[in-house]
Amino acid sequence: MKKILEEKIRTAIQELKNEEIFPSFDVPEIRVERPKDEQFGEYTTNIALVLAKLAKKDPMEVAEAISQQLTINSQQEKTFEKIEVVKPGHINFYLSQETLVAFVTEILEEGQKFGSSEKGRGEKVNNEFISANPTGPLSVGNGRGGFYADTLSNVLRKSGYDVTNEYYVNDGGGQVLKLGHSVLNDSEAVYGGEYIEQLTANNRQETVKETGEWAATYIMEEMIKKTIQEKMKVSFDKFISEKEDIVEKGYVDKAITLLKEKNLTYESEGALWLRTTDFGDDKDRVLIKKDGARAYFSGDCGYFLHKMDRGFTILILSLGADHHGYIGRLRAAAKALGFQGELHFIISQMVKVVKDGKEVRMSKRAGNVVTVDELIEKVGHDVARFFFLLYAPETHMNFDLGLAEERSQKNPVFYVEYAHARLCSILRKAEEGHFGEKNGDLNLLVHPKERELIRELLFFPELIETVATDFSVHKLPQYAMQLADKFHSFYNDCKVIDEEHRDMSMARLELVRATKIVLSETLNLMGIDAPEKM
RNA sequence: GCCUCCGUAGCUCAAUGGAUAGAGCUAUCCCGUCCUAAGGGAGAAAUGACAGUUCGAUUCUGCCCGGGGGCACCA
Repeated sequence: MKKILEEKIRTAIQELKNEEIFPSFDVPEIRVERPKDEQFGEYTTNIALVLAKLAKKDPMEVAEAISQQLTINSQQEKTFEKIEVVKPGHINFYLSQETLVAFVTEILEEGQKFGSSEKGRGEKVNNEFISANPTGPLSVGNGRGGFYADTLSNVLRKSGYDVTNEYYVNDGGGQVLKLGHSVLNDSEAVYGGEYIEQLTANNRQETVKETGEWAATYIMEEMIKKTIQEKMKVSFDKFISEKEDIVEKGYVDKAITLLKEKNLTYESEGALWLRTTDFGDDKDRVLIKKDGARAYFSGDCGYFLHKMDRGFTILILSLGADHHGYIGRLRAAAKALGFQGELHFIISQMVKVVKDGKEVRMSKRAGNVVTVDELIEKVGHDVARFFFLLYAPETHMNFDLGLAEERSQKNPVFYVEYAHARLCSILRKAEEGHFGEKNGDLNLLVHPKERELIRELLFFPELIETVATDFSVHKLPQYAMQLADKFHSFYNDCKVIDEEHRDMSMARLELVRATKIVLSETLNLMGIDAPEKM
């Protein structure tokens, strides 16, 4: 709808230009959006304000001209109830009953596919996230990034992208040795905590390296993967091992050779450097250390090559804010290696965990870390997920662990889930009362609350489009709350099942079905349960 | 010191340069013969400070103030 409108406006402006009402200039980007207040209709545009500036005319005059042209152009259709020009120069569109009702029909016909699109055209997306080192349990910070990225993948898939969820296991470097030392509890131990003690107790390896590798495997398989699959309910398509898939398969060597061939490296102080500054990084980076060992960064280069070899044209990387400084070198590496596609970073700011009025420092090294498991055990999967999805990644979250449990009963997720349970309950009742035998007449849906609910439903495809474009996953739970709100309000004012008014009941049941489709799909995308009963 | 993110209601957070800055929690008030009151409705409450750009700034720029996170031949 939004796109159709934008096209209509473009045409109208073009026609006005031809009639020389406007002087000749390039038509700027036309943006149709959802007004902040319902009284302003379903859609609004500020194009007249923008044009007025360029044409040096009164915005209201411009708005009127466009509005009239639009009215003339759409006389034959019944798309709009009215097109209105308001104050500074906003043009507001009010959809007709026919249009709204047509959307409900569309939802009912398309079912769970409503909102899907071919936007991505099957383009291959590699979404890499979490990728925490196999040296300890996942922290709440990993949880935040993980839920967010996982949900993004769901939305991208719905939008026609071919998405691979990937976890990069850093099992090839020095941290495995550090882990070994820690388990052996020698003078070079760095990691601590209960899990390390348990590993120490069960260790049968002898050398540091063997111990480290054994421990890393154990942590990855028994701790991290279980947390991801069972607790977080995130599914990865691939776990890429730095050691086995990148180093041992020769990708690091290949990357270094390629970079050397491109003349992007140099030797200095006994080390091999990559000129990342040529690609916007603030300093050059070491590929091979003076002791001859490859630097961690060279693994990243090999990994990029690996992703490129597999044909991904869109790479998404989720990082915690503590890795913010890596973006420069990663971008540089991708460019240096000749990656031509899109490279996106999602940086989630730290989650500050407060417990008993004091901040809990999140440090894996100290072992004093609030884990995802701990959090999910306390508040439940759905609450944890919803809570993390609700906020934009750049916000510095405050999470009060003490309040989390109390708060869980009042969490907005229950508000949304309850709406779904109510929808199901109505449908169950309808079956008992035999209301489902024929289709309801949607034209009966003229109550303001019905209209508001339909209005909310029709924004869903645009929401998906927006999220798939700018990765603003947090708009999903915001939308879910909004939709639940509209439904609860409708429920309160409009009795659905009413023996006295069977026609009305059947019409409203159609709306209930449509709402259920959209709400459950929204919850699905977020990975949150849509309960039939509560 | 340099880079980066954030300062919005009592609390946790929204708002591609536009209309009266929105929610949830908390506090106050109202709604129970009726499809689940885990609900609905009403009111109260906020853009850190100062300049600048603009017809218009929470949003862009600059400078302060306050807080988080980075600045390794560690991973």
